[in-house]
Amino acid sequence: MISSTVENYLKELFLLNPDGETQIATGELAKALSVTPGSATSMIKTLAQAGLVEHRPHYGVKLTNEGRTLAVHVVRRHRIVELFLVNILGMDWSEVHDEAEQLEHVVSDQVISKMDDLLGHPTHDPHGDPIPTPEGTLPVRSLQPLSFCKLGDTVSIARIGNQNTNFLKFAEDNGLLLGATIKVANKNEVADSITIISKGEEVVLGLAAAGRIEVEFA
Amino acid sequence: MISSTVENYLKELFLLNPDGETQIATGELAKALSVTPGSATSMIKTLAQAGLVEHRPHYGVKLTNEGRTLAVHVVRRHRIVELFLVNILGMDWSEVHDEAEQLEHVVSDQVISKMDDLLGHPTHDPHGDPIPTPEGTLPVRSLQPLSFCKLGDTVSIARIGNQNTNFLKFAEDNGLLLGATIKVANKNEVADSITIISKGEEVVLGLAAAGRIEVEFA
DNA sequence: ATTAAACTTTTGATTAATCAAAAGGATTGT
DNA sequence: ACAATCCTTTTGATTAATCAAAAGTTTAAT
Repeated sequence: MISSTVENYLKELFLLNPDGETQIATGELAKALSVTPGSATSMIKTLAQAGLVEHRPHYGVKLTNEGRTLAVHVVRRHRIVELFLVNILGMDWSEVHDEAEQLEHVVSDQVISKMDDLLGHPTHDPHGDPIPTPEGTLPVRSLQPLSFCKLGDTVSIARIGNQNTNFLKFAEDNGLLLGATIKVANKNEVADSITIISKGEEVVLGLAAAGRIEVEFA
Repeated sequence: MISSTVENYLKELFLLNPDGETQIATGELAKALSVTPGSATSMIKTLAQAGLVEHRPHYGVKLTNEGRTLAVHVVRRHRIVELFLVNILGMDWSEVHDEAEQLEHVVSDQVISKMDDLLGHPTHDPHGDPIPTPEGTLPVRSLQPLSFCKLGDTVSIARIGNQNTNFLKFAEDNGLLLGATIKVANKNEVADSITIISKGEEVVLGLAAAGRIEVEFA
């Protein structure tokens, strides 16, 4: 049996590097998982032994095809569960991440498939992240961070790349929801801020925060 | 954090002795959990340390009030999840037990509460087992095993006390569903069998199997 | 080219859960 | 009363995952 811990390492490697091209540093992985670098090293060795990652000591780690397949399935389970919690159980999108974090390791493929049916085979989760198919392929969109937009751009919100509860509450309170159309009213590189019009109201964001909101031209 | 393992020990102690009156033998608990007696002893010591059980060495073990409260909540989660899997996701009652066995340890109270709402605050799960309230009380019914019924008794099925998939499939195939009305057509203590009429058809059961089906007089 | 800084790996310990097998109580029959 | 039997408990080992801190590498700067 594959443990939750192993699933979390694989999933994190995938999220840090969805294209599977670059080597991920041990320290970066350790930080993402909130473990010490030494713990990450020893788990990486275990995963390499099992053929799930390729490890070049002192340089980094990368999923193998087998590891990537497992990781993508964990991500699929996570995102279907999130959407399910929001759309069927009526939970708030700001509170479903941690719940899904637990459930992703125990729900069976059968349950995921039933949830998928009930949800109508969605392609994206409540945060705008793509849901891998059962075969492991991911829909691709070309998005850009809101922070890259120029004054006057009118765009629609396609993804919120920050799972933090408070951030999501803030986004919700200010109408920054998936599909919402917004317009860039001001941008100040020096002050590190961007102002947008959302539902007729002005909202000011730091560029770091705006970088976690991804948009597409409407 | 309370581990799944601890939850399973507590739950099993509750299921073996719902009234909380008798001492459970280490060996009985070990068998129910499929662990060696030595493992059970050492966990029992841990639980006693934590104040969740009372342990009289060489005599047995019993839940404390605190342990019982935790156990009842695990049982509530298990049964709500089972009903949810059957009624909302459309799974077969014969396949939901193992799934619920996993989910009971990770679903939050909030999710359970949402499922409970969606299900309309049910009092019994798909096997006829009572669902504890959030406060930890259990509805009580007075049922008797089908094996105790006499020739000519007409009763309705209220509980199937056997979670085995094949047994449940058999029950389903023969119309032995919750609420079904059946009549005892024959009973033979020597041959250890009982014959009932279900949906006009005769069904023969061994008395051991009939003992796991509980009924109430209609 | 050498050294400092930054990172990674190794080492040694710890915790939870388990097992197999040895040792220790309790029960029952004669 | 005393084995024989049947449990239960103890002991010693193992596995997965982790941490803290020591040791080793790589990189980058002077």
